[in-house]
Amino acid sequence: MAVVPEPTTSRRVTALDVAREVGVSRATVGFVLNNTPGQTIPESTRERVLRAAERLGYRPNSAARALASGRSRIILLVLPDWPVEFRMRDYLDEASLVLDKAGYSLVTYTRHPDQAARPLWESLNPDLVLGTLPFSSPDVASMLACGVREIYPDPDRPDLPDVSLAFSAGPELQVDHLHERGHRKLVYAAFTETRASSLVIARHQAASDRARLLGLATPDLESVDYRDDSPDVAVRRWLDAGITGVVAFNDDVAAAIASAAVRAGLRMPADIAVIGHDDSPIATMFVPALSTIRIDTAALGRGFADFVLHRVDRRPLPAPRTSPKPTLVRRETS
Amino acid sequence: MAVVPEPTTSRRVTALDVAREVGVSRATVGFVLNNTPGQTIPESTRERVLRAAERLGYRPNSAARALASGRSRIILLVLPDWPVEFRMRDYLDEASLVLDKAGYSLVTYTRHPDQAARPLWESLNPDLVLGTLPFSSPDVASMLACGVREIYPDPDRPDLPDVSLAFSAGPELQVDHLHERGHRKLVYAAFTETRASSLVIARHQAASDRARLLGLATPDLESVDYRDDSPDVAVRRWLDAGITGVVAFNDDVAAAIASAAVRAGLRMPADIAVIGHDDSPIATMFVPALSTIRIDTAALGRGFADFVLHRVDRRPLPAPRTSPKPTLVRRETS
DNA sequence: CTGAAAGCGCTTACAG
DNA sequence: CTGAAAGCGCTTACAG
Repeated sequence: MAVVPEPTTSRRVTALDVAREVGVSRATVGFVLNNTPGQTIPESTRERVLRAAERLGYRPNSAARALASGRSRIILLVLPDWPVEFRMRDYLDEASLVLDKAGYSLVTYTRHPDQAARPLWESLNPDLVLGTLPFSSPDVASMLACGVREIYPDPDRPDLPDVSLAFSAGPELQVDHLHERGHRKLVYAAFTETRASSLVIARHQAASDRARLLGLATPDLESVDYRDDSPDVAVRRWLDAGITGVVAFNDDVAAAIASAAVRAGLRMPADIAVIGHDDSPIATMFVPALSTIRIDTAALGRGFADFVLHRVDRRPLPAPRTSPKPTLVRRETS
Repeated sequence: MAVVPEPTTSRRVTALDVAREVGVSRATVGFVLNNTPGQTIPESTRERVLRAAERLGYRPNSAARALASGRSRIILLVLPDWPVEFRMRDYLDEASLVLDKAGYSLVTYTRHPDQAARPLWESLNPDLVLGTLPFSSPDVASMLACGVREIYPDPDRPDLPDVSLAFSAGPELQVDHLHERGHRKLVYAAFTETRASSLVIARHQAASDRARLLGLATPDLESVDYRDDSPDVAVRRWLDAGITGVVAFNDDVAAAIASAAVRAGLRMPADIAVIGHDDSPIATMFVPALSTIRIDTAALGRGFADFVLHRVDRRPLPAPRTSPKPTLVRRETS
């Protein structure tokens, strides 16, 4: 267990303290602690430095390190304004872990809705800023002025791979399942507030491609708002149009649709089938329980971290990884 | 709109650049940009500095500032591992805004479940770390070693006010409402994973105090897990014990209970009444729609920010603020 | 009213 | 193999 060093003098332990303790120079301490390549430190010295640092409870001052090296080793992920995926937590946990091993810290951040507060990249000096949507040009200018050297998505390099949760296997599985259950006319449903998000667009696209492959009509992207009667209106309209299968962007959307179906006295899946995405708590709590897709968020998080390390450390991207396979969780609405 | 300065040389603009542009010293630039008290800068100089900084797109290097001043102006809020309140977003948005005006940035952070990654306070050097639960002593030691000067909750100062979302008016309103509807035996329900959290304990306490005041028996704190049949078991047991009113920690818990009630063929509120807390989306989507409590999270967020500024800047705490009043949203389960 | 200068704690060529 | 030294871009007493 860590012992608080010298509780009387609250001065922080610096590399100089460690150097003096061991009897080497400040630079040598830095070399062993940072594993600086190209330096050949005798094993005994290395050992003594490591032990002294441990004993004194030395923690490098990250501000000093950032100032001297020009790199903060902070990765900033800007999250969208709307409620984020239920599974995002696992995803970020896993990504943090991989990045941490490489010496980077992942900070997530949701901007104030009316952008009133200064953006976090001004006070954090991150090496890389990632967003789920392209940044506005004032934002990009602000990042550049703050010394951010890597921005993603990069307006100048639209070719970069997408590393969000927008992988296509989930939507494909949703469509496959409804098709298999005999549904021929489908619709893709999202919430109004998120319908323009890249994630919704990407998933709808994947579902559409799959439908076409199966010889079905392209499912329209329709948006509803759970706070008004738009789900009820939509369900009625869909039934009139002969649509019997609803591919929902996530479980919350599925719940809003299923909710309207219950209120309309419809039976699921006999009258209408609904399938969500993410396997979040609401899917099991809802009555009837919602069919959904479970995805391997941890694997996706690792993929995200690999991408980040590629950008900041020029590490090679791991071989075209086989996307983790999502699994169908069939419950009562399909 | 910001103009990216000198796109050819990617060197960042520094205070020295601004000083040279205006023809003053580097120190003067700092004085006007920081509004340093005790310095009397002629209005004309001030104007010129401000304009030059704007024109050149100057952003102070936060690492250099932190190193020189010994303060990072970063506030780190450590969030619990379990899914956080739906309303937390508004709360944090508002708090960020207030803190930003005072020159501080709020960073939120959820630790990796198995604490495998280095904690974020090591790379951020925050001035203040706040948690929703007391920190372990290794954590506290680590923060101290990293130069964190303020920690909350503070093991040495247990007298400090609670600034979390644990204010008592919500639970009181829940109890009042069920009492008014004729329920005499109540239970307090939470999810198993969060039952030990300070927020659950505080809200249960508030509900208990209120029940006692009304002459009711103290509601037990019972925990359920939506992933198994524990809600079904609990509901049956409660009915056998003559309990007809369920005070749920939040709307998710309320949904899990209501879900079990529907499966058991019970009618709400005739057989059993359930009231949630937070007015989250699930409360309106669930069938039947859940009664709940709506709280003024923005006001709470401001209170949080005031508390933070009291700690880091020694600002006086605003007068004992009258807690914002929560409102009852009665729907179909009570 | 303003500037010269020391110092924050690191990293990183560069010399030995 | 190791150390002396410059420098990162600020803040902050201190002198004028």
